[in-house]
Amino acid sequence: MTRIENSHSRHPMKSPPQPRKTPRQARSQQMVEVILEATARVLGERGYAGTNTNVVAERAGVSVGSVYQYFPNKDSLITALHERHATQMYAAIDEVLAASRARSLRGRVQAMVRALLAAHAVCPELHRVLEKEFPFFDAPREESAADHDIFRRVRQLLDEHRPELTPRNLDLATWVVLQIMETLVHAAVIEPPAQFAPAALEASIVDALMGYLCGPSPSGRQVESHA
Amino acid sequence: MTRIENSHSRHPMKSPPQPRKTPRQARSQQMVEVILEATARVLGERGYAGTNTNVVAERAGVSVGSVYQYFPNKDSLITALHERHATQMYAAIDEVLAASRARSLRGRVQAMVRALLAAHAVCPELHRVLEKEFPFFDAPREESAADHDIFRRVRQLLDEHRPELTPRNLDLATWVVLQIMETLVHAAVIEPPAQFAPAALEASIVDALMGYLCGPSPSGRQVESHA
Amino acid sequence: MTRIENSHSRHPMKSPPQPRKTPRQARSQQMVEVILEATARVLGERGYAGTNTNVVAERAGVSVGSVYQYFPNKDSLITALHERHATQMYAAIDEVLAASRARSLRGRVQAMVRALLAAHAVCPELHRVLEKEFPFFDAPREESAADHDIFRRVRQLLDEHRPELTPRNLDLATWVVLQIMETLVHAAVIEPPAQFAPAALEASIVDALMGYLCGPSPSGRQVESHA
Amino acid sequence: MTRIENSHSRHPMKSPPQPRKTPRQARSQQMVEVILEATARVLGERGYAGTNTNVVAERAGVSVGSVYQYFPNKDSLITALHERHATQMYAAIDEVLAASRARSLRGRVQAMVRALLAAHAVCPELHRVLEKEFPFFDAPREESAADHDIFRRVRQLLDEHRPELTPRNLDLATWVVLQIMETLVHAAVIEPPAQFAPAALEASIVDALMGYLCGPSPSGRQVESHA
DNA sequence: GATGAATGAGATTTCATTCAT
DNA sequence: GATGAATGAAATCTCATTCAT
Repeated sequence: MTRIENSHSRHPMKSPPQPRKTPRQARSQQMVEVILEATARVLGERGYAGTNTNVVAERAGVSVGSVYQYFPNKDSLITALHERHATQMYAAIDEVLAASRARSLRGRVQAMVRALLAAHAVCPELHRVLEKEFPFFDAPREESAADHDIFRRVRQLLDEHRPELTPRNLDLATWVVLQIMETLVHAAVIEPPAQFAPAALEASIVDALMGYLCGPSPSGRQVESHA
Repeated sequence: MTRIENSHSRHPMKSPPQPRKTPRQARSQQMVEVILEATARVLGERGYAGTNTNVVAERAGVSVGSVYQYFPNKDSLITALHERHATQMYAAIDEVLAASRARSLRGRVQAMVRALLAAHAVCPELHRVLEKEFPFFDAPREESAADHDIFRRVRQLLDEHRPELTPRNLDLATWVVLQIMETLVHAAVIEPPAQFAPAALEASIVDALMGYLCGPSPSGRQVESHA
Repeated sequence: MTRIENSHSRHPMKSPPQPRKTPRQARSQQMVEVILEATARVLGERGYAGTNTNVVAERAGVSVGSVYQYFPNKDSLITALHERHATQMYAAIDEVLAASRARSLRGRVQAMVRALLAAHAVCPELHRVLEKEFPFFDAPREESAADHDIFRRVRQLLDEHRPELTPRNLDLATWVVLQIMETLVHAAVIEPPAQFAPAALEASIVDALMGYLCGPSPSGRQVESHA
Repeated sequence: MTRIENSHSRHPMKSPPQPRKTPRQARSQQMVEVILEATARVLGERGYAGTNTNVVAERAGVSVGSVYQYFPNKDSLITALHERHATQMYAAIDEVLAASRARSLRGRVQAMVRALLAAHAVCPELHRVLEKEFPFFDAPREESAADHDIFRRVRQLLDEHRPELTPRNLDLATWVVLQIMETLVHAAVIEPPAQFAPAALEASIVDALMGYLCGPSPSGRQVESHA
């Protein structure tokens, strides 16, 4: 996890059972963190096109060489950032859902939306870039571990409330829920139409999700459509 | 003089004594069209990072100079493409909504979703890039005329069906509807989870929209929530 | 003179003895004038590096093609401008020297300096570029007819006052006088050290010229130097 | 860190335990020097218009990137070259004036002129371009530190010989002297009218300067003239 | 003759990546 | 491991010139 792609880590057997945190590991970890933080800032401020490894290194107070010590190339920086973000979001979602096990579906959905809004409010610029300009270039796509975790966790939530739900296909429903939640949260934070109050936006997101999950069922269930 | 604007000139030289005028206009118009078409193809095949003015020019069978005769810089190509896309989508939405005036809200929403899915199915690669990698850098954001047209048109649809709707704030509702529709249509076309049938995806999109628009919505009114 | 390098002028025998000024010739002449005027303005405002034929054409309210109708290439524009300037300066010098035939050498020199200062005061920016950035690139140099005229005229002035002069070699003296006069006039007009009054600058130029022409003679005459 | 400044590092690694420091500095310094030298050669051979960063880099045996590592853009190369030239001229002037303190004004002026002629004789082509084609575009003008040094040094010379001088305003006189000396030296080296012997040219320059400085000057005082 | 759209060689500049120290 | 100077392929953009209308 410290090194992103190709790892060279070889401990020069000094002290046998390192006391606190293995100095080397720790420094590496910290370096990665610093670089990622700088990437986030630069990306947030200048967009993908305006981001380059030299600037990132400078911002991180580190040499370009060091960036390449931990990241094989420029795109891996962004991939790592995305992964980190997804991991954080997963943590937030998991925590909130675990803590609200006793509440209603609406209550839990709302808690989740609120947590995500809060998490994204920190540096909206970055998330805008991260979500909208995520490099499709050559990236294998869709193999983010954290993304899968999120999927599983939300899918589990739906499972726990299956009786209340209109949609029958829970995989599909999870996918729809995640798409809606993600867009609306980002849109609410990033391009918040000035005239809408934050609370109104949050409520709308919850309404949209609940409307889909528990709405009337004229079609949705049967896979066939009626043109 | 014909820079960047794109109007679909259709003067199939019927009447012989044509008012002698458009020859210049037409040439320019056509050049813009050719360049934009090439940009679309290249963008679809190589992504934003892989697209450059030389390739676009080559693809268009035109010299780089000509590209710069009509577009001040690389980004303006993409902006123009985005605008063209929005214009086309507006046309599609407007047509379908006008033609379905007699139908139910669900029927009209479904028609709209179907039209958009069809329009995006043409070259999904391009739309993937266009919607996801759209470069914001420093763009003024949100000043697309066609985007506003779309907003107005959908807002009008909601107006026409106001009695059936749960949301009270129609501006907010229009915004939510557009966000949901856009993401789901794109996601359905671009990263269609293999296991879901197209018809099921379409139905889900309609369900999501209708769920939001006509759902029970116990929160919709009161802006405050019960955390 | 109408066309700078390669002339195509062929009168399509319409009216035999054209009444006033031969319309064609006149139009050409005027075109050349307009283009040269535009070149002067652009050159003055943007310097040599910032000047290009397209801008010149636009400024002249003429098409690029027309520029190339009268000037074989970009540099010829500047050469022509230089020649025009030299011609004007020759005219000014000649007039003033002819009119002051009765006066003292100092009087005539002063009249000449004053005339040149006045002529250059019109658009100093242009002259700065014209004199300082004159394209040496490939220009044959030193074959300006007007420059030779000026040389001859000043040489004649010195001839007329030979008895009063310290320098023996009048060709050399003419060369020195022209160099000094040119630099100081330009410097006075272009980079006038704010603290010096125009009149003081004029006086200094005259003093410098007269000092050289009528100064003491410890060396100047004998070509050998005493290191 | 070593960008553009040029100081003539002469640490011929004598002492072994060198304070370990300059290695980097020295490399940079040397690179700047190499690039500037190449620029000078190219400029001298091909003129401003014919000079481009690729050629400069190639000539310097360095990559274009390296040129841009030390110079922000093409023009800065020329500006730096100009500055270097001015610095060298200042050094030459200062040395000669210091060494001739005991001599007469004429002797010192002559020494100065001779030194400048010698300095410019090295590569006249370069100086031609440097002085005549120096790009002003938008340059702040007149802010060369070395130019100011030269002014001060010559002004001091005049101060030291004040009693012998005709001009009263020594700032103005310094300005005039520098203008005359500069033009004539350049002209003598660059466009030396074939018929004039170098010695005659040198003598004429000295005569011109001395004529101005010690001439009779019936006007010098009264600013108003008698047109 | 006049026009100006089109051309494309070439100039400027950037930036991911390497590698000697 | 860390550094950052050096690299140079490649991208963006300019502009003198041509030529069909």
